[in-house]
Amino acid sequence: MNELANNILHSLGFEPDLIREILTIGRFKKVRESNTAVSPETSGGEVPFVLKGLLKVLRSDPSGHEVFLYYLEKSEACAMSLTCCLEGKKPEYRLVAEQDSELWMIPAGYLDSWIVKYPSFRRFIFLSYQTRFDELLTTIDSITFSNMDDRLYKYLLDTKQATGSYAINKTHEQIARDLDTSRVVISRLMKQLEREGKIEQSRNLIEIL
DNA sequence: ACATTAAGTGATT
DNA sequence: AATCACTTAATGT
Repeated sequence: MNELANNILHSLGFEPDLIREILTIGRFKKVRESNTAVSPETSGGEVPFVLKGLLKVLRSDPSGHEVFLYYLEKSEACAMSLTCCLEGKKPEYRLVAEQDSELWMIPAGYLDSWIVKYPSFRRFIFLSYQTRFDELLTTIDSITFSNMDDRLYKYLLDTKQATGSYAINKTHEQIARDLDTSRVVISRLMKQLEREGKIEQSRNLIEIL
């Protein structure tokens, strides 16, 4: 049995019976930094729950374009997979590890019964949606109104929030991929943010001020 | 010293 | 905002 999973599930206030079920039914999965945990190609059917580390959720469209949606932190479950998996659809997102991470993969088939049986689980699921909803809305806004400068700054702030650090170790190239734009565009906007005194940057490093 | 990778910039669409 | 072409700067071998 997984000690770490056990501790986290307890800290969420889950019922002992529920914890026992989750632990016996789920499986452990380790993901190294920059590797993909879930992609549209994977069979799906499992909801990832983060035990350790930090991952990012990217929306994938059929033509292979990907857009960053939000970060997934410790003791969070992926809201995207909840919607996908409940209807037995293939995942339409990609889950990539930002840092070495550990996951507990839960077969989607059990969620229905747990939501009915366990109030704490029901609350957890609703909360997962709730915490993502506003964030997702602002993300959608910034994408549809295509203000790349706002989008970039939001991305930087999200990253600061998720990592708990003002220093971001990313190249313009990597950021461009997350926002589905070109490196040149990011470089220009970064220069602008620097001139506005919002950030400072050197090679492979961005500091939020 | 040389090659490679990251970032800056003007011009064009 | 995207692309091209080129420059400059930082890093690795």
